[in-house]
Amino acid sequence: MTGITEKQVEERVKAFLTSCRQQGIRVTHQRTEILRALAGTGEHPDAETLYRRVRERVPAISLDTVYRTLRLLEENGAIVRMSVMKERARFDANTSQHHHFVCTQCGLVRDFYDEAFDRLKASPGLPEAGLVDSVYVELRGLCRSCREQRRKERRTRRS
Amino acid sequence: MTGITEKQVEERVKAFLTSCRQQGIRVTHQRTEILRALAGTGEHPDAETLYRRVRERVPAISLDTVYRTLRLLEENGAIVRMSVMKERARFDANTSQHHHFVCTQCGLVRDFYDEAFDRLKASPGLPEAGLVDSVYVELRGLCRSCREQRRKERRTRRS
DNA sequence: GTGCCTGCAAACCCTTTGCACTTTA
DNA sequence: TAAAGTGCAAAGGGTTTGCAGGCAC
Repeated sequence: MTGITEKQVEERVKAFLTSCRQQGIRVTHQRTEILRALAGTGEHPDAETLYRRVRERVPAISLDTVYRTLRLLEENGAIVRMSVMKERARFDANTSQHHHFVCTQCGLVRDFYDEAFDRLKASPGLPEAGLVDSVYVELRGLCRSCREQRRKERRTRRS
Repeated sequence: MTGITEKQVEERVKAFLTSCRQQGIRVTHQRTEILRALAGTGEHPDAETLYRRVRERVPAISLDTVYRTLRLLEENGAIVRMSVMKERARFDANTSQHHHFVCTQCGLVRDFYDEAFDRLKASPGLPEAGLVDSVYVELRGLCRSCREQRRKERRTRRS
């Protein structure tokens, strides 16, 4: 159902363990099992769900270890967090169909309209998971001022 | 800068007030000002930011009224919340470029790949807000099981 | 005047943190 | 064995809620 084979899971786990050892991060039973649980599912679980699942294999694990490990894995690039907007809720009075440019540095959000994007209803890569009602496109990058700032920093560091 | 005129703001405010009265929801100073503050900006603020801004006009307003009003406005369709994923953080061990189908009912998320989507770097509708690094497409709709359930409900209600 | 709405404060939930103990390397 | 990682419990930060008084209708 998820399309992930046992072998792929083990590959991901092994890759992470290798990258840990390279960075001097210790490999623990807990970390291995948390990654294994996440790599083995396609359902994008939250910390609590993972916790319950990992506890079957590591009964003494605590929820905060799951949180800590998820952060570690994220910082290591071994996993990704869904939605760039990890902060508090943000609101938009523009209720018409539109898309966003999001600055990954400062969180700036800019609305834009694009009828071609609106029409992207179907995708050959999408298995028939359900009926698509709407399309939301998020273009991610650096806004002008963050780009400018980064340029300055590079210049400073170089000198 | 935001491209929203004073007139458009007042139109949105008026439309909301009308819809409130139609539904028997009371129009208060606080609600009007919160909507006006949100409708007048393109920066997708959070509750706290709106609170600070509205307090300039309504000094005695409280933060919880802002939260309550935002929920009311959202339920009324007068505003939208950024990111469908309003719940807790969810993680994905799939770090390669991919997109999501998201069920707006149950929150199911299904990965899919689409190289055409990956390449949607530019949009004629996007003002030069910044440089785009990556594209994320979210197809929103009802997953199969939610669609099935809704069909059943309709059948029941009709009989 | 009636009932919804507000402000206040306390509760709530998810997530993070401080500390002493355990484990990895 | 030294340092990093864990479990526990308590704190944090954003958001929600119960209640008494206030305001729209």
